[in-house]
Amino acid sequence: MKDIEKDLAMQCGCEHEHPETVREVRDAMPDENVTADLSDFFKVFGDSSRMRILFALDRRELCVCDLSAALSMTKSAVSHQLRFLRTNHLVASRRSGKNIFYRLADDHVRDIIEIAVEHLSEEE
Amino acid sequence: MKDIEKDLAMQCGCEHEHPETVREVRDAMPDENVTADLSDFFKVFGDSSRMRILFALDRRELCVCDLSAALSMTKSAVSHQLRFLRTNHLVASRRSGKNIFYRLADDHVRDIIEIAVEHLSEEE
DNA sequence: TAAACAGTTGAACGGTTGTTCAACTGTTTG
DNA sequence: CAAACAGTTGAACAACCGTTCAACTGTTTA
Repeated sequence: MKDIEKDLAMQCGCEHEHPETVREVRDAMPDENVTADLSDFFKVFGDSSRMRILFALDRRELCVCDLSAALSMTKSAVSHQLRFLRTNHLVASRRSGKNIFYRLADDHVRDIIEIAVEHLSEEE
Repeated sequence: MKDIEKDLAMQCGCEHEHPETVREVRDAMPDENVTADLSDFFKVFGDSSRMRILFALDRRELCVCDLSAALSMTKSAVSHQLRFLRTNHLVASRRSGKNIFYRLADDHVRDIIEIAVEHLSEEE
C-alpha cells in the first residue's frame, strides 16, 4: 500500500466511496461546533441523577437539602449536578435565608422529555 | 455525632429538611428504571460523533463507507456508533449488495434536535 | 461573635465510554 | 474458488465523568 493510500485509510479506510455523495453530505453538514454544542446539551440529560433532579424540580421548587433527601443523594453530589444544570440554563435559583431554591428555567425540559417518553413507548 | 445521625448523613447529609415536601416529591417521582431509560436514551445524543452521523443521515440514506468518508471517521468507529444508534431504534438499515445503507428510523430525532436548537438559540 | 446550618468547591478515585487495532463474516467479481 | 471489498466485532487503551471527601463560604441565630 502506498503512502498516499495509507493517508486516506487513516481517515476512513475507504478507497471506493461515492465521491459526489460524500461531497454533498459534507457540504450540508453543520459546523463542528454546532454539533458539539448540541451533543453537549444532550449530555446534560444523559445521566439518571440529573434526570431525577429535573423530574423533582418539575414537581416544585426545591432547596438543595430537600432535593438531596428526596433523591437519597449527598448534598455535594446534588450541588455538583445543579451547577451542571445551571451552566446549561436548565435550572435557575434564588436564595431565601440559608436555603437556595432551584426551579426549572424554561419549558424546553418538559417538551424534550415528552418526546423522549413518546419515542420510548413506541419501541416494542 | 451518633451512629443513627451518621446513617442519615450517609444518605444526604441533611438533618433539617422539610419532611412533607420531601415525602411529596418522593411519592411523585417516576420509577427508577423510567428515569434510567430516559437518560440512557439521551446518552445517545450526547456524543458529537453520533450527532454528526444523525445529521448526515437526516440529509439522506448512506452506506457505512460514505458515512465514514464524509465524517472523516474510521469505518470501525462509525460501525460501533451505528450499532449504538440501531439498538436505540434511531436508525434502520438495509443491505444492497456489498453495501449496508442506514437511514433515520423515525421523526423523533428531528423533533428533539429542533427543540434543542431552539433552546440553545435562546441563551444569550 | 461564636456556633450551627445550607450550600459550594476542588482534588482524587473508580467506573464508563469512544476510538483504535486486528481479526473476523458476508457479498460480489474475476 | 480465490481475491477484493463492505461492514462487524471484541479487546485494550486513554480520556472523560459522577461520586465522595474534606475544607471552604455565606447566612442565621443564640
